[in-house]
Amino acid sequence: MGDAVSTMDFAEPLRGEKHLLARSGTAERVATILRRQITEGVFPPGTRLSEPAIGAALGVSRNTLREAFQLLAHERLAVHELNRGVFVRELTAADIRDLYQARRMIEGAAIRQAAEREHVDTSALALAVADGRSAAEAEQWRAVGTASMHFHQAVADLAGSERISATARQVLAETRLFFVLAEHTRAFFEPYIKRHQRIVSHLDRGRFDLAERALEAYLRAAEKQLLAAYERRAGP
Amino acid sequence: MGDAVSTMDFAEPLRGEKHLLARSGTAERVATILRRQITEGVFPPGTRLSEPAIGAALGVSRNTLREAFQLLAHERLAVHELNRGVFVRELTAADIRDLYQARRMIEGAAIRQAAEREHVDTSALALAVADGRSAAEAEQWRAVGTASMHFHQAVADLAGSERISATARQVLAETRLFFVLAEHTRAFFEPYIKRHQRIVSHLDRGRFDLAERALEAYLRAAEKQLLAAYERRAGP
DNA sequence: GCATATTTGTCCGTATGTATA
DNA sequence: CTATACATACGGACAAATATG
Repeated sequence: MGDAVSTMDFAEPLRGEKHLLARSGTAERVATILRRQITEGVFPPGTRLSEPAIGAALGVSRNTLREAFQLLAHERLAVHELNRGVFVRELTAADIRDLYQARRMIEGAAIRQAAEREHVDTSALALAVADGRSAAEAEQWRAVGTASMHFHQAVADLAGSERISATARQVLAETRLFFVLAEHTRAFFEPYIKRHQRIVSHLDRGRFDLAERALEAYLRAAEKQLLAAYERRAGP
Repeated sequence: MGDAVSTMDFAEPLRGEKHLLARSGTAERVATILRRQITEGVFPPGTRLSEPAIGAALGVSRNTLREAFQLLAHERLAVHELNRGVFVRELTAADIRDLYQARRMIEGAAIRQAAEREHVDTSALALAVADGRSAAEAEQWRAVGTASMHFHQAVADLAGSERISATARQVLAETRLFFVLAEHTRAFFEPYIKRHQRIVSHLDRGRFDLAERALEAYLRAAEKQLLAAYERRAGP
């Protein structure tokens, strides 16, 4: 299991850190690497993230590594068990339901909040949709998933609240844990892109009620599909 | 600045104690102490939490201390500036507005969620109200504030979502930063207790619409009052 | 069930880079 | 500009907890 670690690649451009959480450079960089390994399924759920092994593979000290682990634990991508170590989060069906309920509440509330303003900027939404579409053309399914995350982040951002955006970021990061379950096929992703477009179009026409309803239906469908995939994998 | 640290009191020994239920490590215990110092105003906003000073005062190493700082930073009670250190969060009027908007969205959504269930358990709410009332009798204003936090946490818990509860916990912890601004008088707290009661009574009667409206009005009033106190303190 | 090896939790010393008086 | 203080990061150490044979 150590060889998975050794294939890590350090030259990773860190994504745009907009939020004020200026973290210590190395720990954050290590966390970014591990985050990716986790969401790509290199470290499957339940895997222990060993301090000696990963520390050696990445060439960082245990102190720094532990800081990185703490970041992942806060994002709920990992769980910390005292005197036992840090493990990649294991997901349950209840987690899926809870996650999607939280998303319906947050994103729904964001749209309702947006409805109370006169002008709403949907450019971030449109950008995410465009990204998703071109990624689908290129059959880059992982990029499609990322674009979808950006779409939902943009929805939450409509609330205009830094804290709601931060919460959404947290919940969406957790959603990435389920990407391993997703079938990476056109048939799987195509419907979602269409639903994205429809929501944006509702918003552009000022029909926030329709947008909210479409979003809720969308999230319920996604939850159902993910639960099915989960049952299929985990077995009865 | 340093003398504030020296006044810390060690109600519980940090080391050498083997609690069976001590699920948390030293870092968490340190964070608990600092959290209290911050919310009680011992460390005013903007204060730098110096690693050497606090580490020496509490008798923990910098490694452990840094982990504790990270916890506080994640709770937004402190901010971490790269290569500069950790500071007690400084609040702006915009922060107050953002915080209360987030609370309106989250707690409002929680009530709406509760409305979709047939039976809603309001015992936690009632308990918090009772606690607040008896604390007010005893003129323990800080305890009144704590009871109020419990009340709002219980409201968020109505959503029945672990993640929404966690988000609320985070936001409410941040709200404690404003406790320093509150006038610790009966006139200040009494109206809130009455509002709490009214919300519970709406919920018990199944009038979720009224409860949600009352909650929103409550939060807007609190925001307004806090903004006024902030302006008074910070000056123009 | 026990002895051993591994791993975590915590502390210390130190070198380097960064910010500030 | 220099000096100082501090944060960042590393490596080593040891006890306690856990896992292994």
